[in-house]
Amino acid sequence: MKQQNRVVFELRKQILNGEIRPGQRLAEIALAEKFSVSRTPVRHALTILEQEGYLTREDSRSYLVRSYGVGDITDAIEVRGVLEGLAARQIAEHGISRSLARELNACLAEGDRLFEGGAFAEEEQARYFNMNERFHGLIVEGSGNAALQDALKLNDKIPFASAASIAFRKNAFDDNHKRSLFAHMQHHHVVEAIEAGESARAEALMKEHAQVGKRGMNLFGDDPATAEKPIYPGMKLTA
Amino acid sequence: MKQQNRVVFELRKQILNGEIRPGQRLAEIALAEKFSVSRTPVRHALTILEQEGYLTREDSRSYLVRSYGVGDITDAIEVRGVLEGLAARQIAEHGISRSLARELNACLAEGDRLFEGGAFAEEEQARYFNMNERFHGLIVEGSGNAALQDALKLNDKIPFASAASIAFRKNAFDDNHKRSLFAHMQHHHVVEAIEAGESARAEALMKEHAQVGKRGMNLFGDDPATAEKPIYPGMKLTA
DNA sequence: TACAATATCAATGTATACAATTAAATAATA
DNA sequence: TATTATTTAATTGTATACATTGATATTGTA
Repeated sequence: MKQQNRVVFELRKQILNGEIRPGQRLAEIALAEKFSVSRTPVRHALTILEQEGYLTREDSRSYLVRSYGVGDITDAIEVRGVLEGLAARQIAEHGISRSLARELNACLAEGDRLFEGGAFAEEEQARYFNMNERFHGLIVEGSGNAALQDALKLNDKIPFASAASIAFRKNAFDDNHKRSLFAHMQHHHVVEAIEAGESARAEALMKEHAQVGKRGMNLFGDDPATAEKPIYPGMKLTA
Repeated sequence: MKQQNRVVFELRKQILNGEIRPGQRLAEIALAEKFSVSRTPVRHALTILEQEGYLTREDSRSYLVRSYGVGDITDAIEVRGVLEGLAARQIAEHGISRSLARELNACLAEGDRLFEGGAFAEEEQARYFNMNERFHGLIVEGSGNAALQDALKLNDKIPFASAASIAFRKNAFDDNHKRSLFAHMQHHHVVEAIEAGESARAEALMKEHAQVGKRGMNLFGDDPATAEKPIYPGMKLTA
């Protein structure tokens, strides 16, 4: 793999892990030594991560790791909601294609099969995870709205806000199954509305569907102190 | 100014102007010679413009200028609509601050004064343009939603989709005045809803407000053939 | 001591040489 | 002639030297 891509991935990972802390200053030379590359691929990585929103530059000199609070994540989920809602609406408005309908229903059928049994084993979780990602991808791409896709791609860069990272948390084991089932039922209703051409309903349902992401992380914990506590990407959200 | 910034601006301008055509391939060396700089700032500019959505790379080698159709622009306006709608809703939900209320009402008052007279002269158009930009900026920043701001910043990069470029078209002179007045009244209603804490209404009004952007460009022309004709950024939209 | 000017240092910006990769063109064979 | 190998050219990826700029430290003076 090209060095510059490796540095981008590695840096992004370390920021998400919290190995590199929010507010920390990133200097080219130090990073170059750290990754055993020249400054060139490092510079490339820094410009990209700035565009992606991971980094900011105060004084147009030296990059800083941007810090997220809990509010930033719920905000990102709201953004995801309105965007995916728009996607669902536009599909309904333009009329769903036969192939898209087929693929969406395939997702629903696979989910139905998964939920025939009881609680999820490891492998079933993975299957559901993939199906969920495919479902959301189909909606977003199916809208044919490039600006929407760009905006969501950017939003997904924000930790914990993507549909993927929402599907499951490591903890809250059995709760995951109930929540997934509920989310899957929402999928059914969304497709139903889209196929019926009920665009406003499709938008509202899809918008609401994003809210399960908030429940996915324990942001509604009993301790109100955690509500505004700054979090580091990668830090355990469930106490 | 730093070379790399100059190249970014210049390239973006030329793409918008249509001097550089959609689909065209951009090679580093050629651009470096064109702008009389080395490949380094050119590479920097290319990575940024790719992130901004101006360029794509098919084979992970060589950049292509992305082409927009009319549909892409109306889609971007829809995106702007749901995002600014969300911003208005969140301000209403969190409760508007006194300072934000003051600044928004200042915009409204300035608009009121402008519309006391008749049609706009050159200077009044500029004043309205600035006020409109300020108004939208206040809503978006006032939401305090960083993800939303990021998404909109990206969306604004798309030609003709930003609030600024929507305010006026060079042609359709007197029509501009009527449309601006209508838009200004919408501003009033949005602020009214926000101050009343009517979040759902604020969202709906702000979302609808974006639709004036579609009317701003003659996309609803009588000629249906233009509806799907590919356009080049910078090409005259009003026949 | 306090302040200002200068000098030193460190970091980023730029240019360029070299390496690696991919596309193109030519040659060779069936 | 068509198709495959091989070579050539062109383009991007990487490293590094040099230039420039902003920050820090030091020195000189009031």
